[in-house]
Amino acid sequence: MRKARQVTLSDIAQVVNVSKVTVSKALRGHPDISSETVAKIKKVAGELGYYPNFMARNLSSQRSNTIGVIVPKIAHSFFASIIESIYDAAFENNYEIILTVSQENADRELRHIHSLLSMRVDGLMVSISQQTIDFSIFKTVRERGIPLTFMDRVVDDPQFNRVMVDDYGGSFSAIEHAISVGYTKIGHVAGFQHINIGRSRYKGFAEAMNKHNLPIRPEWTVFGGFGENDGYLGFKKMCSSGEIPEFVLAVTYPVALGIYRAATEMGMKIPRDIDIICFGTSASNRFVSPSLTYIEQPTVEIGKRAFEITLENIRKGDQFEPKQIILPTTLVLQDTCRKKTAGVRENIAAG
Amino acid sequence: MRKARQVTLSDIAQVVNVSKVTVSKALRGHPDISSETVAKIKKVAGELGYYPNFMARNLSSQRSNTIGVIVPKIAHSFFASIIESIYDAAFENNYEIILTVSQENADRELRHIHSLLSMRVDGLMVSISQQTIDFSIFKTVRERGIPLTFMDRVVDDPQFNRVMVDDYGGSFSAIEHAISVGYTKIGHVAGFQHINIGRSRYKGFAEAMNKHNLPIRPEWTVFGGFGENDGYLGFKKMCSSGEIPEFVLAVTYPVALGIYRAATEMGMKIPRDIDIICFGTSASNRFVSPSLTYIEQPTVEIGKRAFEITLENIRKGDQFEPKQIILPTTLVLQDTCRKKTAGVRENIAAG
DNA sequence: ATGAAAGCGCTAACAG
DNA sequence: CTGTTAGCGCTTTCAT
Repeated sequence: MRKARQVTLSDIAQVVNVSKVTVSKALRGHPDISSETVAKIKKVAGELGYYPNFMARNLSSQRSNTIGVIVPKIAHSFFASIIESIYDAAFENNYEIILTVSQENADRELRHIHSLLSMRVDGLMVSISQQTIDFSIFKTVRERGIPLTFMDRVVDDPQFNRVMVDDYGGSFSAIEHAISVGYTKIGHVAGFQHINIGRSRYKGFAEAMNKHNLPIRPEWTVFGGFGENDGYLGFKKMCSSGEIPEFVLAVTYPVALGIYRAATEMGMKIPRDIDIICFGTSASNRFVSPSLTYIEQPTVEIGKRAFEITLENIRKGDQFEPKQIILPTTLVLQDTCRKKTAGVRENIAAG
Repeated sequence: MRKARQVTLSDIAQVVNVSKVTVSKALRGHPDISSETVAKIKKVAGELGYYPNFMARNLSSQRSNTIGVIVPKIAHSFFASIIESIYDAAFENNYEIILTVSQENADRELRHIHSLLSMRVDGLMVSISQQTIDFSIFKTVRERGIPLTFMDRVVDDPQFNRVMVDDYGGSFSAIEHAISVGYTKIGHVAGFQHINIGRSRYKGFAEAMNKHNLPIRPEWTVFGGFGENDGYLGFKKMCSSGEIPEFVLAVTYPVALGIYRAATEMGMKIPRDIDIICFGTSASNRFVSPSLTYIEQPTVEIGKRAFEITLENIRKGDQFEPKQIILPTTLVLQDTCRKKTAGVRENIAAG
């Protein structure tokens, strides 16, 4: 099976006996060409199995009709769902998406940015890795005039387009809910503080605690990454301090699963010994036992809005003003944190 | 922020006062150029913020160093995991991946193939959608000499590269396990029979049943898609027949979750009223109650092997002989299907 | 309505 | 070691 030479515009032109310019125009629906000619050309193009060469087309037209996307992970329903939503939006708008995955690794993220710039994508949509500390590349991207939209995990600078969720409010209401249920010994398996979601979620937690005059105990506040293992390690560390809280807020769904694993390993029952709420969910949460009460993040909306903003930015170019969007979150009650259970026995013993 | 003109080879050439060819060679590490010149050029390139233009490079070199990937879904841990594995392999080999998602839709799949061919990808890796019936485009791709590797969901033709798992064996041993545990009333929420995985899994089920002289009851064998809702509908349909089986084999993990949902809705308890095994799993399975005993598919291996084969095919071109790989599956025992529970009470009543 | 000329940014082949 | 010449396949003026 020898790699056949590509069919080009000229091949078609030769057969139809017109110039390649005519063919190019005809195939793109340019109004110049007579419908007869167009029909003839299309017919031949079909017979020959012609595919326009994306590279050549973009090189000469100086645009790619392509948007580059960088996410930290995909085997995680939060991102998977955002990505599906981006693909849907792109498909409708006849845009191509080039998806890259940083695997929470800053080097890899940087390398992907370089590739995408090389490909001359028309725009970039990114959710930064949990390791990313140096944001200078993003400034460079902006200086080059390439539209850039951050999603969820953003760079702290309103000059960029950003689509976020109300992390602060989500945390705050989750903690208030836990308090309303009767908990006072409250901890937080938190995210890195150099990432906005880690920061805002912590802040919501802290301010809700303050408002209700509850102490924020350092042993009950552990900081780390956003994956399952981080939750596992974080909760173990928290427990190693001796006394454990009655309730923890988990910074992500995978972190909550890690806490489940750690708790199970230590012979603790949820919510009997430790109760939980987390950010985000997954398709199987309803069958998880106990299913997690969670702060819902509008993933489809994030992807859709981020795409729209990026597209608008591409189209308007210089005229475009950076946009900030903060989408609301909702607390979805499931099995955990329905009423105070953890710590109840101790209190009885004590009282 | 005006879109700055790109920095090109010529710009660098002008500054360093050499020809653009020299610059091109220097930047690609071609041995021709003196190390002094190389150093000078690299320095200037850095200062100017030069990025090679992928389009131009590929257009002139006639290769893209890019592999196109098409999967039916990504918000599903089976595919998400395969994809991560492909990205890892590609990253190591300095290849770019262009990922597209068909959303189980054949039209969309076809359109993606066209885009990918337009982009002149060096190779293609695909897992077909559950709707795909017309395989002619894949033959076209082959005829054009573009390396193509199917993953998991394949076209029934050994002329293509294919990386599959032992679906037949997986089903067979799952059914034998269920029988060994004591079940005789066995059903299958099966996949479409025009897709290889649906077929092979059904076949393994059927032959295991035959071997043990158990009847395959049509009411207990429902066919459909591979998503959660398909499981939900399939199981409801199965139950509408009146008598229900003691045990079902679910064709995928999402289908099993759909069965959980349907069962819960109908007031049935798992495994007390209906016991289950399924193909595949997810990160949260260990916390699902009861956690599903499942047939493990080596997703990382699928992605890795498929990438390697595609790469080898690209490199060898004509010399390459199509490869078939069937990876083994393992039955992983969890909470479901440990001992006969479903149907037990009836038997007691009857006996 | 059609086409000739020029060029997108780069690499390959060959010459000096 | 360095540079010249050509051309990848397409689109974009600008003539005709």
